[in-house]
Amino acid sequence: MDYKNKSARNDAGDPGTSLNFIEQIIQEDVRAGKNDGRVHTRFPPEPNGYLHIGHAKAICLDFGSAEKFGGKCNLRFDDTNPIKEETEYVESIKEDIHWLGFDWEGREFHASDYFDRLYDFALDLIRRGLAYVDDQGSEEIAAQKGTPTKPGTESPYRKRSVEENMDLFTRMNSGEFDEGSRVLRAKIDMSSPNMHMRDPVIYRILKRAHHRTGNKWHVYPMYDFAHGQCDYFEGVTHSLCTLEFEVHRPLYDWLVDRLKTGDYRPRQIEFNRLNLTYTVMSKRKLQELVMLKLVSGWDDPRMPTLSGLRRRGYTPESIRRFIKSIGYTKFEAINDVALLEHAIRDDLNLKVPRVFAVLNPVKLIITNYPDDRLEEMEIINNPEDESMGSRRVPFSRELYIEKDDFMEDPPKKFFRLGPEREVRLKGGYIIKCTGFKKDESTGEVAEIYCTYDPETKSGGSAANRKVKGTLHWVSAKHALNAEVRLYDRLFDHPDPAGQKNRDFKEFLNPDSLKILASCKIEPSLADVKPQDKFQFQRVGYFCVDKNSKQGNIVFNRTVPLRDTWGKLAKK
RNA sequence: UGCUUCGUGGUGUAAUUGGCAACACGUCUGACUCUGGAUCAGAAGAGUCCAGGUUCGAGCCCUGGCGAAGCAACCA
Repeated sequence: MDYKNKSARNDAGDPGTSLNFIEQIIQEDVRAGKNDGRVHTRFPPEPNGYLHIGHAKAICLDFGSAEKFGGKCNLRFDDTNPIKEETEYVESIKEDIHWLGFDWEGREFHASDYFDRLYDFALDLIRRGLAYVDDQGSEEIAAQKGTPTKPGTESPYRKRSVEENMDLFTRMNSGEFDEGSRVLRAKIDMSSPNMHMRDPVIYRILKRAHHRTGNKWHVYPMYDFAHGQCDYFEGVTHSLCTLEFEVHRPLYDWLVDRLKTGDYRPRQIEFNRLNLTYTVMSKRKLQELVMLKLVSGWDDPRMPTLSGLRRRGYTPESIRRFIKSIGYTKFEAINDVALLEHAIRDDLNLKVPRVFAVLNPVKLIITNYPDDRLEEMEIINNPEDESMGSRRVPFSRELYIEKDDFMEDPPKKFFRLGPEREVRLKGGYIIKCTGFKKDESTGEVAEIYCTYDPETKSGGSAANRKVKGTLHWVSAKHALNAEVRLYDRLFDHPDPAGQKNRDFKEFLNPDSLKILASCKIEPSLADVKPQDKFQFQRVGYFCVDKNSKQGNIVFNRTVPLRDTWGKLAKK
């Protein structure tokens, strides 16, 4: 296409001001004065499930491009199939869009708002000899449709009179006929190379209550017969959708052309869907995970749903930034989750306070520290942001540190605690390990003994002495107990859904969730509330779970910190 | 053996009228550090699916191949 080279420069280094290929098209349309230079988009979810990060990509484009050109974006529920749709989903979808940071300014519509006008348009097509009632079943119609490589054959009902078609279609809607017994078809071209133009079904009989129109209708329009027309009714100028609708576009145009009266005409443009490594995105597959209880629900923190990501601790800013960074093209890409993880680390790094939490505790006893002494160490909340201030953390003779931070026989590159080694306790003293005790039955290290150097207190006279490592800690006497859920990628294959002859569930990561029931966290965390976010110093970013309660605190790991030691240790 | 669309470092995106293929993530060094985080400095990594052609010059234009995806719901 020629628009690629025509307009605004796309500066990869500055995605904030650059225009993707769709926005370039919009810009050209505006400059050419099409549709009076208006820009009006829409986000058209079907209310049959929860929004996922793929929808976020569409939302950012629909609302984002409208905003860029001073236009509007409608929210339109594509509710033409009463079998699959429910009010419950309408509410969750609206919540998720708002959470992401977008607003439709009251322009909430439903395809079902237009059922009367759509029906009238169908009658109009019949009158014009452009639609007919077909009495055949779905199998016969499918057989006559041909295949992508073979043309179809015309239905025996194709030449019905206008009067008969009017009569039949009206009676279809009055409930006289059974579901599946008749459909209304557009009369286009059974030998078209485009399957969608071979007399597509535009209305079917469905004797179901619709979540908004109740039992008013017995016929419901198909997607193809609703979408473009709804765009037209709403004054939408640019109807953005994913690549698989490319072949629908001629039908979209055919219908709009027969509906429109003036120069105004909506235009469909397609972009690539979001794919993420180690993730499945299709609604069907996500639903399967939920139904089979392979995850705890639609908002399981491992799910790519917006509710799942939210519960996991992702911020709307991080998701928007991620989406901005991957761009919109016509290439079916598979994006590295590492980029998503980078986006959330980058965001949280600046925003979130650091705290001490020991996930796998082992007791550390400072043998030369008085048993009855208590100090309060002043600890900076976020070295990236002075305005976040500091807090006091109790320090005493018995502490907990991470099991992983001690090795009986440490290798050279291990910069932490081992016999005779020195480390700094972050915000406290430099300590030296003098011994340890093992649990006789398990053989695991049960207690570690050390001495501290009183001169080395943070900010003190000998505080500048360098040691190799710095450990986080909590005071045993003052620590709170917490449950910490360590989430990892749900799948251990980069493309679980794309393996021929293999079911995606074969690639589930058995270690995608590890629950640590007795973690020790610093006492300042006593009153945390769901959605509170922290960096557990040296460990990762964590978010308070929605079911967390005072006295029964639950954290979800959003993402671990980058860990060069972890990589080294694996080698 | 149809129609539509797409092929640029490992991944994704960019490259103005045809002008030294750039940016981000990831990877690897090093510096700094009271987080093995962050930050900073640097490196490796593609010659743009292939073959021709036009041109002083092609990722971009032309021709021909090859490969991949979507399309045969009364789903959206």
